[in-house]
Amino acid sequence: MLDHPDIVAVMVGVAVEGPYSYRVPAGMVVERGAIVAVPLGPRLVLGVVWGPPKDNIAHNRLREIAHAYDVPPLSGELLALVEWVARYTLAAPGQVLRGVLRSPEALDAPKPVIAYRRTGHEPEKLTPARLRVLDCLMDDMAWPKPALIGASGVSPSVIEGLERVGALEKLEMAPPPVVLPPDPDGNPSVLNAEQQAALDQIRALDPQQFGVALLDGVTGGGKTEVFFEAVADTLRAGRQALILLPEIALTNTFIDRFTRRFDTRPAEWHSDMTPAQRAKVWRGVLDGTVRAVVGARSALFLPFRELGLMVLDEEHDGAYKQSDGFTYHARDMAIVRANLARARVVLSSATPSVESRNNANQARYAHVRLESRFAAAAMPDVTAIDMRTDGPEKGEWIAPILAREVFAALDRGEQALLFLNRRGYAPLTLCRSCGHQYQCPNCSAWMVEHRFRGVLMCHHCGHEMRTPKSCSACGEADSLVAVGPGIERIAEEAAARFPDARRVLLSTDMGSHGQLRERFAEVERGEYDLIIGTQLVSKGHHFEKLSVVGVLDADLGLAHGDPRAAEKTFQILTQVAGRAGRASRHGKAFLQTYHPDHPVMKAMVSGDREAFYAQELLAREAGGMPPFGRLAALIISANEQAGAMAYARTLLSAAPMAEGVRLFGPADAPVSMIRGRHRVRLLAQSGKDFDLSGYVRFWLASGERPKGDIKVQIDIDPMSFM
DNA sequence: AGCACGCCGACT
DNA sequence: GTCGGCGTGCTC
Repeated sequence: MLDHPDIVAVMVGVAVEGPYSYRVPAGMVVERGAIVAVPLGPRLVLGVVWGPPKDNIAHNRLREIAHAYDVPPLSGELLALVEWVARYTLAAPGQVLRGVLRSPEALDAPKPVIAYRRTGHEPEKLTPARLRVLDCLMDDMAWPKPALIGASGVSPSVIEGLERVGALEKLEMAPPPVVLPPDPDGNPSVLNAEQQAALDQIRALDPQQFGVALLDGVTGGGKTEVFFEAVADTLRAGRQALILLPEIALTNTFIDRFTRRFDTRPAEWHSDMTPAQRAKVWRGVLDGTVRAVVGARSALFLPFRELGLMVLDEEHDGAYKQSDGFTYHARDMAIVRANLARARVVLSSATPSVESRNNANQARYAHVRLESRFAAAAMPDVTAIDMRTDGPEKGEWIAPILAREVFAALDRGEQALLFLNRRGYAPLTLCRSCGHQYQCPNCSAWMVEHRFRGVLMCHHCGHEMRTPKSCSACGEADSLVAVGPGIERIAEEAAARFPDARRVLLSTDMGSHGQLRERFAEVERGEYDLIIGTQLVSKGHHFEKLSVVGVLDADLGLAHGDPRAAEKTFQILTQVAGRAGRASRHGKAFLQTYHPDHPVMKAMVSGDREAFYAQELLAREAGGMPPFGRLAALIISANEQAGAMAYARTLLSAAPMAEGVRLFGPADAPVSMIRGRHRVRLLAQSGKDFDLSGYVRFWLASGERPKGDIKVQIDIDPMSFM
């Protein structure tokens, strides 16, 4: 009876609060983790057998499991992860499970490959096309149909004709694995002494136990080579490895490096894969034929059964915290998964998050440092340009000091980069005549001019309008002025100042994924002298000839009253400055700032990152901010501001008393309206050892449920206060 | 997530 | 008098 229970709990891939009970039909055997199809209301849904039934539902309401798929069961570790993530993020476990069952196609038997072989029978009619096909098959080997068509240059009907007359025999072959197993001994890099020491430190973690290493080393210090060897160790030990990257860093360059090291391409997992590719990788991960995956955030939920190592490259990157139906931080959840799977984690970054640095300081993580730059290049010299005294002429954005340095670099035949983390031409457009300012009708945000495309655009909801010729408020012609710079305006100024330089503008809205990829390849080949770009250029690219970097507005991002503003600014400035002087060149970086005395700027100029982390940790501790405290944001949205505010007040008054919890708000969220929805924010803050998720769950359950158009969105560990 | 049920405005 | 708008709630 225990071995073959006739009723089991099944978690369905639907946003319900817990598993439902189903009858196991006679003759079906299912175990915990088995993937099944069950009837739910009028339709069939995917689900996973969770264990013995939890509730005691009336026998006559039970329905039968419709189908058990012929695939290995999900690991207990993955089921536990689903429950943990659901608990922590306040998502329904069924919704988190949906993130696991991402590829329903993967559950069906893989399609066999149709192949053909000669039978020996010669056809009576031998046309030239038939002859070409038979020539290909002279060796009596079976050829897959597409390969045969390609090699002989005939249409499928010729092959089918040959089959009909008995000259060819059709075979169904098992499909080839989606990727070949990576070879841990393929082409190991020769590690320098420091890299070897770093690897030894990672190897000192017990591979059979949970453990985290923070691989903390400057850009270009050779972190990738080190964690590749940790991946190789994992593969040799017969366990699977996952390398997570921020989506934008998932470039061909990285895939190529993996391919070179392991003699075969890695399995990939990211948003622009076809369902068929997805299915092959998902299935391979589950049945163990795929041993290593390089993927974006959501790869965290792939059905590994033998996970031994996770690497998070650029672990500080904000892109790891996003919503895929529910909001989670992939770095934090990776650590949870590793703990459940008794696996190791390598967090890699040149600018670790304050959280990870704190964990390393507290010896919860092994702190593995790579101080010197690979190939003897040093971190660039960083200079702050005080915009109050050394700023550019009115109407210009490039300070004279920076312009001189760019000229000098171009003269030496090197590359220069002008960086501004703001898309478009100008962030604000107003009428000189009546003062009208163009604002998005749906959001509390200015319309940003994109001169290249001839539109004004809202960066929050995507609302667009043609850039008007005359003011839409007072009708005055040619009265609109652009206020402030966006990257397109910098490109315009650069064209005027450096007319002979081969220039390229890199911004997400300047082309498709593929076009941008091509631009980056051209830059790497040295086809441009002057690169003008947004955040896009700060990640994962190696520009060998780049020696001068200018950050046009280093203060951007400091203003928002965001608890992570200083950290984020420090990280992006370090990443951008680190683009300079990667090979043997000595690089220079210039920060245009109105606050040269700000701790972030001082840390950048002195190159003393330790001072920055020390100071930031002190400030966080003083404010009870993460990692010394916990935060949860409740964003209440409604069509009317008053409705959102009224509900927020009701909710606040229903908040249970708890020692050590402080509540703030309600207040308008920093972007108080997005897509026509007004947003109000409540904030809960607690000590770090308090179950804040549990508190918020209890709070919401005891409060009045939101009615009508009111929505409550929970963000545990918010990364920004948007 | 779907899909049905149910209670208020413009039509043959 | 009905068709249908999508708000609310349920699915073992």
